This record gives sequence, C-alpha cells and structure tokens, in this order.
Amino acid sequence: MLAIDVAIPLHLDSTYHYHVPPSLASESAIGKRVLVPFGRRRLVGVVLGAAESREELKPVIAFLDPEPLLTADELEFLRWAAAYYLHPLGEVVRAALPAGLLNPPRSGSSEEAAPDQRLKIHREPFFKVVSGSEAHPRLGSRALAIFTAIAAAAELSRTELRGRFGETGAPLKRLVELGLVTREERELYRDPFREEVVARDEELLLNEHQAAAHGALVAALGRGSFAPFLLHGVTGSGKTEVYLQTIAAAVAAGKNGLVLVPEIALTPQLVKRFRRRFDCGIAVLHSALSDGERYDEWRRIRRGEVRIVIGARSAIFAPLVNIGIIVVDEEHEPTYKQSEGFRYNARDLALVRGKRADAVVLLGSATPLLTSIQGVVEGKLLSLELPERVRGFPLPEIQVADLRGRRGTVISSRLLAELRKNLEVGGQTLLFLNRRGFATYLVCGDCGHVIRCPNCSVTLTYHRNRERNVCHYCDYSLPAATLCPGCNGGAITLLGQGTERVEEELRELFPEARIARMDRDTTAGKGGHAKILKGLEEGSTDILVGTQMIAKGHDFPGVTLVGVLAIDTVLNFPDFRSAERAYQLLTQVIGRAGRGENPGRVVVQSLMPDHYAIARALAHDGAGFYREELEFRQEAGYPPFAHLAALHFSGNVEESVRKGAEAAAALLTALRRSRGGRVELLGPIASPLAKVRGRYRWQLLLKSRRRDILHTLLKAFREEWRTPAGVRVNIDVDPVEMM
DNA sequence: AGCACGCCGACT
DNA sequence: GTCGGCGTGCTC
Repeated sequence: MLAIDVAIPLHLDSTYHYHVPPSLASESAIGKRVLVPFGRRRLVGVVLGAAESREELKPVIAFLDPEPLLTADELEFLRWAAAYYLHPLGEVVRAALPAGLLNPPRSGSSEEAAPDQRLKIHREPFFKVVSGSEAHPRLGSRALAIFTAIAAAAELSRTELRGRFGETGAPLKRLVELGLVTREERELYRDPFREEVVARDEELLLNEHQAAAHGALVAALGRGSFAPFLLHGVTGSGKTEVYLQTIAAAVAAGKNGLVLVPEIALTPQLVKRFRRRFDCGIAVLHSALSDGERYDEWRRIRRGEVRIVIGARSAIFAPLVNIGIIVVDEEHEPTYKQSEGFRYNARDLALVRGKRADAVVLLGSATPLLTSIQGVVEGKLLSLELPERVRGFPLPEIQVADLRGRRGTVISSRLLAELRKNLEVGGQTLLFLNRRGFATYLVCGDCGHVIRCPNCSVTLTYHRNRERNVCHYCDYSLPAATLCPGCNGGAITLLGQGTERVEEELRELFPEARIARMDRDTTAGKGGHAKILKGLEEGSTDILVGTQMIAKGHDFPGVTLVGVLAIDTVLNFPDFRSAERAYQLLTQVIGRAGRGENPGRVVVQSLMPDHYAIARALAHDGAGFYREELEFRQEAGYPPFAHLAALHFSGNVEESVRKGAEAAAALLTALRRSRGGRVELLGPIASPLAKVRGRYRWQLLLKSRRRDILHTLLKAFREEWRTPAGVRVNIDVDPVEMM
C-alpha cells in the first residue's frame, strides 16, 4: 500500500508517515497539502514524498489541492533551510506558504471542507459578445442596453455590469441563452494597488561605472551559472537603475527576477519604478496586503503569470520558477533576519537559492555587511563598485557638533543655526534620533527609584500623547504618574530625549515651521508611512523628525539639511556589530541629504566624534572604515569569520526555563569536549533571565571560527538533549560568514 | 503546539 | 471520596 512522508506544521523534530487509501492514491503528489489525523486532532501537512509502508500507519483523510503548492525542488530548498537553521521542517514549510494555508480545519466542518476557508478564492463571471452576433429583435430594452455595453467594452465583469445597470441576472441569462453572449467564470485577484495607473518610463543612460557593473552582470546571466555579486555603490550612485536594467536583460532572455527589499512599506518609490519600467507581470508582496490578497499574489506567481517578484524577506520563498537573478537591495539591513519562530536570514538564503537555481545573486548596498566585504576579499563574491553619485552630484558637506561637556543638549547651537538658515531658504530638513517617545528614562528626584517594566526589567519610556509610560520591549504600559511609586512622594524627573520631545521642542523653536514626525508611533495604520513621506515629497513638510525609518531608501531632492542627534546610542549598543551598525546608519542618513545638484549639509552630534565608525562615515571613507573594523574585530576576538549561534529558551515557568538553559550549557560543554572543542560558550548574555510578553526567556550564545563544528555541535544538542516540558528552544544560527 | 495521562490538595 | 492542579510525554 502507498505510504507518504508528511511535514506537520508543529514544533516537532520528525516528519510523520501515513498510508494512502487506494481511493485517494491517484490524488497523492509531492507538494500537496494533506489532511491527516494527528493524535486526536486533524492537521494539515504537506506531502514530502513516498515512505515505507507499515501496518500501524494511519490513513490520510484527504488531499486538499488539485495541483501541488510546492515543487519538489522548492521542498528540497526548504529542507536545506530546515537542516541549516535546525528548525522543524513543517514550520519552515508554513513560513514559506501564504499565512493560513496550513491552519487546521475548524472542528465540525465536513471532511471535504477546505481548511483555508478564510482564504476564499474570489470568482467572477465575465461576459463577452459572441463574434458576429447582432442585437436580437426580441430583446428587451435593458437586455439591449447591456448587450450594447458588453459589445462596446469587449468584455465586462458582473460587478462592472451591476455598477452600471443594477441587478442584471435575468437579462444576462437571456443573452447567454440566446447565444449572443458567453459567460466565463474566472478567478479574480485582489490587489488594491494594482489598478494604480503608472506612466511608462525609459531606461536611463548609465554612467561609466554603472555600465561596467551592468556589463558584468549581463555576462554572468548569459553564462547561466551561479554568480554572486556585491554591488557596493555610494548613496545616490544609481544602484536601482543597475537592478532595473539587469532584470530587464534577464526577462528578455526568458528568465525571471526576484527582488528583496528590507521593508516594502518604506520603498514605495522602488516599486513604482519597477511598475513604470516593466510591461510583464509583477507581483508585489507588500506588508499592507491582507492574507487573502497575499494568497492571490502567491497564486499569480505560482501560475507563472508574473516575471518579477518584489517583496520583503519572506519573498525569498516566493514560488517563482526559472529564476535568472535575485537582487537583495540594502543587503546590510537587519530586517532580512527573521527573529521569531523559524529564524532565518533572507539575505543568506538568497545566496543559497540562487546557487540552487544557477542564478545571478546581486547584493546591493552603500554600506555592505563586513561579511560581504570579507567575501569579496576571499573571492567568494564578485565586487562591483559605484564610487560616484550619478551625474557627478557631490556628496554633502558634513560638520560635527561635539557634545562633550554639554550634557543634556538635544539640538546643539550649530545644528540650530543650520536649521534656521535652511528654513529661511525654504529647504527641507531631516532630523534623526534613534529613540521614540518623549522621555526614555524616568527617575524619582527624591528616592532615585527608576520606573521599569515588570516583565522585561527595562526602563519605561514616557509617551506624552498617550500620557502613558510604555515598555518598548513588550508594549506593557502604565498611565503616566507624576508621583513616584517607590516613595509615594517625589516628583518623577524625565530624562533622555525621544522623537516626541524633539518634535515638541522644534515647535517651540520654530512655531511657523511645518513639522512632522515619523516613527513607529506615527506610522501605525495602513498607509501611515506613505502619508508622512508624501508630505515631504509635496513640500508641505519643512522638518521631519524620525527614527531609523527615515534613513531608508527614499530620494528627496528637497532635503538640504540632515541632522543626526545622537548616533552614540547606536555606537554603544551592547552588540559586537554596533560599530558596523553605527557606520551604516550614519552613512545612510547622511546619504539622504542633497540628492540633487545642491549638495546639502549634514550636522552630526556626538560625544565620540573621533570614534573610527563616526569619523570614517563623516569622511565618506568606507574602505577605511572596513579596514579598521576588521582590525578591531581581530583584536577583540570577533573576527568577521566567526560564526555565532544563540540558543533561545522560553517558557511560562521561570524555573524550568532557567534549569533548561543550565542543563543545555552543561550538555554543550560536554559535547564540545567530546567533539574536539573549538567552540566557545559565551552566554548567557545580556539579561540572564527576562520576562517578555508573559514568557520567561534565556539565551546562550556560542561562538566558533568553524561553522561546521558549531553546526555539528548544535545538531548533536538537538538530538541528544530532551527539552524539559513547557520549555521551547529556538536556535538562531547567525552566520557572520555565509557564502 | 494540543491533548491525555497521572499522581497530590480542597471541595459538593 | 472525587474535581482538578499542571508536570510529563506523545503525536505516523
């Protein structure tokens, strides 16, 4: 009897086997969803392949798809990812499919009922006039009007007809019966944005560097084998145009293109440029899509109706076939990393998927990861450089406002002077501060009590427009108290400035200026980003204050002043990559200035203006920064070639999580000894035990120079160590090097 | 993740 | 005497 291997979307280490009753045997296929009994539940899994038949196997209940959702090749890729990230395959598969497809059926629904009822496929009848047919003399006036309308439009949907004629059921039926009109039911895709009309545009003339990069990429496409590139181009150097023209070459050669962007809500301009440039089908997997809309986009891709897919990190799993090129825009962005559940890095997976598909992989950035720079040095990545801004536009002029000895300064006198000047000439200003809220640190002036989150033990941030103290870690909040909860008396002092405070101060300083703020608090709703960015684009905003989201990929030629209020908060972040992050952020923010003939000005405030990450960013000296950072890491014992892995433990009971982590540490130490060492146990790091969203968490950090050894050790750990009940372990493989 | 099985405290 | 606490283990 036929038996199959099924991936179950639960946190389980193994896959499960079922037998297929003869009546269903013809439906069984790799990549289809299958409804199976599991314990006393019924779950939806995915068919992985054939299995050896055994007597005890339970039978599958039903196959849920007429055609497979995933190809064997895609499943192989997911298998690889599951093994590499040491994560259950079923959950990896779930991450790769549109949300909801693997949800279990609601209890009580019939056996045949699709478990994806939430994701209804929309169908719509379309009406077309049969060629050569003429209005029938016996038609009523309504039917005649409808017939004429359909004839004029070539084809009309029922919705369109209803909009014009009201209820159209009877006359349409008659038209069809008379053979004048055909009715065809088609699936309808939901996408509120597709209708947006965009004007075509033409390819831009490439400058010498762009042309050289483009030439190398097209040549690699022509060879049809895996070729990974790093496109290192300064801000404003025209990387996007290189992407566009290279993808155009791939499409012309009959191949498809996949484009990953850090966060699609922040890159509407990039998407628009693709829509303007290409006539072929484009799927955009943006975060504003509902589950249903996302499912529709997914099906368009699956059916081969699109040639180009643009999306955020999960788009690396898009069911696109025949991939010629994968672009990872802003490859240094930390958002490529999924940090919950199945922890993967889409930037790394792009290289793996590209290799499997014999595709060109193009990692683009003005501030690449140190890892990528090292990849170039080692010959694993091919380097393409765009050292100049397009049309020779100059880089902005930068000044440093040294904050040493001026504690508590939010806006230095130098920045204030520049702001005033810029407002006078009608220029726009971006102000960057890496902290939202009003005050980031609340302390009692009398007893010194600090207000902390009871769950996460981090300090709460005061938000003035909500009048609440909020934990930025778990979202816990309290009504803002003016009296100290510690001594029931002393007044709370507000320390540490956030974007809300800066906005308020600016309104006092420049009452006539039009000021906006962009951070997670002001961009919450659908289209929140777009609204704020539009204000800047249309010139109805003079000053925009914001967190790092203002640093990302927009071109605003009107911005002639950029102020960086406190880059030191990034630099002093407790992470060995903090210097790299600071350099990247600073360079990106600086790059927002003067995207045009006007070079613009930048003022950077810092307590550590001489730090190499800051100094090199200010000098536009990327090469210098990477050289110094490499040296620094080698000295500090964090060579860029070290691999890190974190074991995350979480559960509801403090004791079991701590004990679990301790037992894991002991086991890892033992394993390391028996397997030759060369892995360093660094953790526990940061807070030994934190409570986040009601769950206790603990993490262990491992470091090794050899990925294979680290990986073997982690794998052995997964196999040998039994997770205590109530404790969940996630392994975060953070390959600092991964080519 | 559920869901059951299984042994120890307060209830109709 | 049972109802039910959640610790432990299993799910083809």
